[in-house]
Amino acid sequence: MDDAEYDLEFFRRGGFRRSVCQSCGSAFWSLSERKRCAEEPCTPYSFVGHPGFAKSQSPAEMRESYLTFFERHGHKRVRRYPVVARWRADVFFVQASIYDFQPWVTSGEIEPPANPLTISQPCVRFIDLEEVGRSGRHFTEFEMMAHHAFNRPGETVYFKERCVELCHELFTSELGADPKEITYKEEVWEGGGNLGPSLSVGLLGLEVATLVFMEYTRSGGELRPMPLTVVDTGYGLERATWMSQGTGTAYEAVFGATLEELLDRLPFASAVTLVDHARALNFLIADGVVPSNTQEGYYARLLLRRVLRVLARMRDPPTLEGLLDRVAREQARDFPELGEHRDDLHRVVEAEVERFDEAIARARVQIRRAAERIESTGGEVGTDQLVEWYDSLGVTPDVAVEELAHPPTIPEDFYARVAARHESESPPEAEAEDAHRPSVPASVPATKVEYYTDPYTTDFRAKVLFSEGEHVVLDKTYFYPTGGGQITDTGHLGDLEVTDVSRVGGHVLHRLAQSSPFTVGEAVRGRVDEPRRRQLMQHHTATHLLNGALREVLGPHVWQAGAFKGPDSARIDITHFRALSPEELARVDARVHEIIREDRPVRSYFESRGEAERRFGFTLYQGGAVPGRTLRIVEIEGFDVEACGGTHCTRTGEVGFLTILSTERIQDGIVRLNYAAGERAVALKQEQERTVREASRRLGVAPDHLLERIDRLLEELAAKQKAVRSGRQTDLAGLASEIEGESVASVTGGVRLVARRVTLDAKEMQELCRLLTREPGQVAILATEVEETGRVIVGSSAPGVDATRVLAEMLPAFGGKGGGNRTVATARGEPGGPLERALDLGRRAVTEQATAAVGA
RNA sequence: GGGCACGUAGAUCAGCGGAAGAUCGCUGCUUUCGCAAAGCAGAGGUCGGGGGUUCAAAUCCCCCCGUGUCCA
Repeated sequence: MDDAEYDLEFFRRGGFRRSVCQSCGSAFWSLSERKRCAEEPCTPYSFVGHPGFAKSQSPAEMRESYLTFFERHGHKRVRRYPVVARWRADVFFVQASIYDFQPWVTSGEIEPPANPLTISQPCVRFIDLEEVGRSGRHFTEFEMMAHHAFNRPGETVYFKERCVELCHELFTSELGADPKEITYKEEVWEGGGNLGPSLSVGLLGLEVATLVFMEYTRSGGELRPMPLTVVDTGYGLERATWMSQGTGTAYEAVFGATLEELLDRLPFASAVTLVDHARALNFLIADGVVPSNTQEGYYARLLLRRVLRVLARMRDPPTLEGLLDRVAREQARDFPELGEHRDDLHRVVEAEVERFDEAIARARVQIRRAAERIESTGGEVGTDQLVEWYDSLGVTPDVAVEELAHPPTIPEDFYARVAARHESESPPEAEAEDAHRPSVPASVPATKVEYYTDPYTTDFRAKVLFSEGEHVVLDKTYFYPTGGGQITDTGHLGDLEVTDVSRVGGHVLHRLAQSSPFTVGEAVRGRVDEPRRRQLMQHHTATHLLNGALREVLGPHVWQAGAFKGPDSARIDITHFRALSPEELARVDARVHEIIREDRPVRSYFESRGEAERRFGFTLYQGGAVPGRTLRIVEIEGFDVEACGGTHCTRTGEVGFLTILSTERIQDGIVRLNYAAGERAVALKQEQERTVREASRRLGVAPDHLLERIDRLLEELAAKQKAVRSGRQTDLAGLASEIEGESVASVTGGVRLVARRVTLDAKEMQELCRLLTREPGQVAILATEVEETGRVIVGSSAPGVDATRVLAEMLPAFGGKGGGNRTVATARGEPGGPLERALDLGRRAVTEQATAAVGA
């Protein structure tokens, strides 16, 4: 990055000088003559015991100081976003305040909620999990205070100069830091394909802020200016509070009473871990994360289990729920939403604790058995084995060694070894973009979307604005493009079939079944497939009905984790910690139909994002956060409100009827419901009823006796099968005694031999062989032919006769391949192989062996 | 989304190429006024599903389904 990028008027006018840190080699700006930048490790912490700010402040006071400072300087305060970044596919959690505005705002696609704005955004980071409690400054959940400005070309709000000026004024005149102790270290920030210069703000050893100026896009090796430049700042609330108090670590400054209560029963790092993880868990669960074994749920599980492990080693431990509640009471002063729905959170946590206990109990048994196996064969349990157990059973090494008689020492780098096991894994593949769509020139005006203003009109006239290949853009359309889990409308433009509709930027692209004959400016008639659309609307409104009812019945931890609305059926995935019981399903079903019968109005309207969030909260974003300064709100009066771009019925009565077809746990923590609504539901119901009636007719019973009848038939069937099996057993036993009575030849040494052909299948032949050699001193050679292929079995209970050796003598005669052990051997031959000759050879072999045995 | 482990009797698991087992539970009998307990006898298995290799597969290989766990 060019030095000029950092050469600010503000620095020059203010008398700052540029130096190079003798320790880290970075250039930095400061008002004093100094050799090193004011950041650790170049400068050690010097504010501990000597606070760097004028006034000691609590986190709440510090947050308020910060936000009001920026409000006074023209910024609008914005409410926090959820810590779960549901509007982005690339990350699970909000790890910085700018995440709230990526990618929609930073790409210029939508307006920011305010410009410039200030926010204190709770963030969650797992990369430094091991540092929590140790470093004195790392947190799993922390607040990033920030002021952001988004500059469109020709509409600059502010950029570097004003940003640094505000920052400097905040630290000096507002918070009272000594201007001479502040250094602005030059750095380069890069992320998500964008980059720009940044300044790291150091004070008395601590990095107190980072000022990032997103300016360029990297494409290939070249840097190009971004269409929208962004001021992205980050001020750690916890660090600022720490700086103001000068405590030994940031934890004491932030955690307060809860931490102190734990300290007399736990080492410092463990106590910090408990409070830290509890704070993060309260945010995660309140924002709709249900612990699970995949995705964001896994991180909630990870934290929860870490807490449980600490609690397990604690004298007189509080319950997990108790700990979470204690911490939540403090958090709720700043975030009242964390104080709500505690009962629901308890149920979520309780289910998870049960799972953990089960997993560990199961694992302990397995470890004990495995250890016994290893040690009984003279081996020893090594550290690799401990890693293996942690990886596959989830048992930490300290717990694993409790099950071992001769435990190995647990290596210091245990978790590094675990990580090493996962290193060779391939990174996830990037999804292929749909390359078939043409790019519509920006000069084409945006399509006016009419399906929102009137979801019932399906026949309309419009003007062609763009036509290329199979794709057509109109000046307005009633065709709904795929989105929000609702699939595309189909229909006709003129006489041509519309097979797919998609939205690209402001344009709605209609894809035709063939090349578009339309010319720009031409008027066309559009007809949306009306029954299909009506069905999609019924399914979409039904989805909201179900979601609302599920949240009522199961609790507010339920979030929509995905949804699909097709013309024939629909499905919704929800976060929930166990499979739904039939009773729960019945209650959900009953509640949905209650709302349908009440025929409540379903209102769809646009509202500003801020206003909508204020009125309804972040549960609006059930389908993931949606772009736009205004949100489209779908409100089922007094029941359910969601930000949703779909087409909906205008009264719940239009949904008519809903039937839940099936439920399944698609993964730990996520339950899927498949259902149908409206006309389709009626059709399915009729089909089911027909099936029941037909089943009744075929079985000749009334429908209400159907189940009894089926049970009886199954019982009878099982009895019959059993009778057949035991009948065959008796037959074989009979055959065996028959054979023994007729064709036993005594050979030398008291060995009794049976050698003959039979007509049995392989299994039966084996069984007969077993019966014929039950008594000691017997040899049986049986041969059969299946589709002209000979099968031979030799059984021997005579000590001197080896079944495999007998068989080996016989093999050449019928081209057989086979083998076995001393007591039983089997073989299959070539098609047409002479079995009689083989039997002769078998008899001779038995005689020879028996004779030899007597001789010996 | 990926790695690893695990699916055998109602439950917990053993067996890991040559005739499906143990313990608990269940049923019956013996004993007891009765219960518990003990002893004896017995029922209960498509060895998760589907392909393949082999003379022979619960066992080896592949695919799928389910469960657990670690990691992103």
